Amino acid sequence: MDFYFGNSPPYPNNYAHNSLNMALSSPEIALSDYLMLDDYVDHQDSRSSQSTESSEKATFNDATHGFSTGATSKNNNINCKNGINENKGGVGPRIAFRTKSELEIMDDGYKWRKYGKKSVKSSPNLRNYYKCSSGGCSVKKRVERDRDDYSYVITTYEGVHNHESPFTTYYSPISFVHFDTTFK
DNA sequence: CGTTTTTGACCCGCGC
DNA sequence: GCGCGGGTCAAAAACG
Repeated sequence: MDFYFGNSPPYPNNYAHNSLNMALSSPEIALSDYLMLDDYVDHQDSRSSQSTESSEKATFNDATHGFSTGATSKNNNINCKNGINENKGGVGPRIAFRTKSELEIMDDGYKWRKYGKKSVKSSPNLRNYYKCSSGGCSVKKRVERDRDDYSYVITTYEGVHNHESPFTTYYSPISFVHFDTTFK
């Protein structure tokens, strides 16, 4: 599990921090894993990103759940196909969390507006689509239950907020943890 | 009464 | 071109 304390996360985002915050503040939620979808390239220049999208490597740290790798890459369900919106301003990084939780709606500090719900082929579970409800911010997230283990919830974030979390923690209740919720 | 959810329709890329 | 899978729109309903 790679969470970063202090203010130098490896990636210019604060998802880990928020999720950690969430996990710490919700006793019934045990954070299990997170992954970085490494097909993301922060330069639009790489045209290859399109052709390699289907081969994105998305693996959980424990590597025990074939969430979307290898054999099933054809219907890789975390791969958002994207041609979608990346063009409009670039989506930014995608990162997925796998969280053991009974609740699928978790407060990560941002306000989200649900804009879609879909059943996906490879899973009996529904996938929910959310968009950040802050004006001008097009960060999206999608939430679905792990098809293998129903007690896990998979949350995928896409993009970078252009604003601070309304829930920004300037002072953490846990003194040694600094949540750096700003970036860029 | 403004905001969010619901839900089917619509759209788009891709493989055949 | 068509169908499928998956993502988004949008109108109406629900919510507070």
